[in-house]
Amino acid sequence: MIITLPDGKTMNLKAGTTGLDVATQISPSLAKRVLAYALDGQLFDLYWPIPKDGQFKLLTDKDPETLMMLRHDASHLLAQAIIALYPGTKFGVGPAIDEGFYYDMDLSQPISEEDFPRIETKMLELSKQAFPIVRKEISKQDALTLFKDDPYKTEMIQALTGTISIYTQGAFTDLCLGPHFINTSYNQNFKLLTTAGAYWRGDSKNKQLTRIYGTAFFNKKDLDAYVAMLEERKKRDHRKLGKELGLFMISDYGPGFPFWLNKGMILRKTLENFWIDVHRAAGYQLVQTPTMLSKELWETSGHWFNYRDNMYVSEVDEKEYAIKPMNCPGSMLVYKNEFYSYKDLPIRMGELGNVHRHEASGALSGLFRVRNFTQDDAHIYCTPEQLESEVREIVKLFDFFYKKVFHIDYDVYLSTRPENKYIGTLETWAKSEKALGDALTGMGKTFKINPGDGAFYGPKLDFKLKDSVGRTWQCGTVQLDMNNPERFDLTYINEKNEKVRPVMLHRVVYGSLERFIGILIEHYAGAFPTWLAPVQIKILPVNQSFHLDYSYALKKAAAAIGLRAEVDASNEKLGYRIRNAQVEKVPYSVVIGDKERDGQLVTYRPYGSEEQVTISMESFLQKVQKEVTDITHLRIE
RNA sequence: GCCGACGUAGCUCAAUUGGCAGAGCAACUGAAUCGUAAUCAGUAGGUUGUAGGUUCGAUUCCUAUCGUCGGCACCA
Repeated sequence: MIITLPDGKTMNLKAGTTGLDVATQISPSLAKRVLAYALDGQLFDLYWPIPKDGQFKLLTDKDPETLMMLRHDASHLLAQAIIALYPGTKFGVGPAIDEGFYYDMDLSQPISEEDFPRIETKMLELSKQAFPIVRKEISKQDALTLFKDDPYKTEMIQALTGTISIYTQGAFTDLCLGPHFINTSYNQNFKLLTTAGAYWRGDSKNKQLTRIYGTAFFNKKDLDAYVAMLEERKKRDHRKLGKELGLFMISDYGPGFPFWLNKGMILRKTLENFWIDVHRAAGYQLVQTPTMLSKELWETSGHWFNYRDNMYVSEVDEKEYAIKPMNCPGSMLVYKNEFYSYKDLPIRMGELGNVHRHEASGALSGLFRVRNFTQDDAHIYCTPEQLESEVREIVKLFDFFYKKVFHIDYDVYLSTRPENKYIGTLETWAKSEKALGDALTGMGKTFKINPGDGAFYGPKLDFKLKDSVGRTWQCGTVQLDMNNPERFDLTYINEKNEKVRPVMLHRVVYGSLERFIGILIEHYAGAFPTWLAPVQIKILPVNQSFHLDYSYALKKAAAAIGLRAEVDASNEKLGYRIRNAQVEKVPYSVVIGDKERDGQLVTYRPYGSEEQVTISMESFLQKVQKEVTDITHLRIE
């Protein structure tokens, strides 16, 4: 394949061609940054810093790097359009991100999303002019002169050493490492999405810049598919569905304090009861600790000093109390209520613990971020030798819930010791991190590392669930705690009759019931599997007088085996009631007419289907019951 | 908390330049008794989030406040 290099020379490139090959054929300065890029069978060239090993990779539009590069180009294109439309604007940073790109800027005049069409038109116009994107390396001094009017770029340059690369396209020049395509023409399928405020350098002490989010793809089809997915996410929004399906509400009298409505309560209690059954079977004891405890306890746990601003406090009889933001101090008081020998360990102590945290007003969001929620918490006290196997048991439990019950895939992250703020010795940290990692590897699981992201008191594993519309949610977490056993002086007696400290683990599966239900609503788009559906069977008598008795008999028979059925005998046509049952996303709509009444039959129609099946009442009820118990009777093997 | 947008009937949304606050669905009443996604007619429903201000007149303009949404920061 022949490519044209930026200096006008051509070069034949074959699969397997390396950067070194390129370097030997062209001028060394240029060779540092040449790469062939194949798109739809056509070859384009672009700049790319030579990797250390000298190996170049021939990229195609299927490679994620290429899409990121296109989006990075798109952010420059946005900046180029902005500088043309709003001269005097100063620029922060503008990277490509997972689903698109953004650019942070200090705009010379305020803009809103209403200005997007105008900006997009300008971007397209600039794109079509195919401005060459030219890389140049300049000295720090020259860079400071070049960007002297832009305080943000100046600040970034001051932190750099050595030569500095800049990219120019038309009237816009950016401080940038690259890489980029050779000209602006590749960006024809982009869309600006939203504006937002973002602190300069991500620090809330700094000024807030205007961030414009957008996305870009190689073709219109992909862009349209992405926009369609955004629509789908909006349709699945748990706040919208929660209202429509009558699951929960949030009142202005209590921002962040969800109210559970009858149907939401059925869903929630179903999840809780299942959780309790599975945990009891897995050797957990269950406790419930008080919502409010005295200030001294929170001083002992350290919350009073570290977390005070987020706690709800109260004074009673001149004594200060705090509402629990976490369950662990309560759990440890329960542990201390008894005297343990090594033979008693591990103690697995579960609690569906309702906690209150005063989250910042701007952080609240539906059920995803609330101020009052229930953690499906458990604390495990074990010997150091038991640590790894206990972690493995927990991961087994997570697998059971996520994969077997909810069919949701996940990624695991191991968060390691923070750089500066940590307690304990390096040796203990290394051992603990290894135990967590080994437990995963021992189960054939891969994980990514989040360096320095552990809590000050210990490393942790985070489980991020991937929902059906491509978003990820952190739910499960296993945290090793090297702090609290010390603070609360937890002990057990070991084989040598010595008083020693147990290892303590915190873990949650659902994370918070509230958030998990929010995730489930969106994951299932409100159409819950039968075992979770608040109403499982909607019974529709064709005639509201002749068929009522049999309809109620069916409801009674369903209730007798624990199924949730409702009769819709409202004075409406069947089609109307069928529609309502579908809108309510009830798993089974059952029509009862003469045929069914006379033959002790039911004609059912599963949710989302137009299929009609007529079977005996008995086999229908058995079928639905089996569907429910197939899940609710599941236990970890 | 910060930046920006928004707040009208139970729900979804209209209301021209500042000039009588409206529709669909839901609810209620009546008729129709109907076999798989909306039967017809009627009735009722509002201190336009709240509190001030400007104005002859405010859903509309201004200020404050509460809340919601998109982000940011936060999530020990």
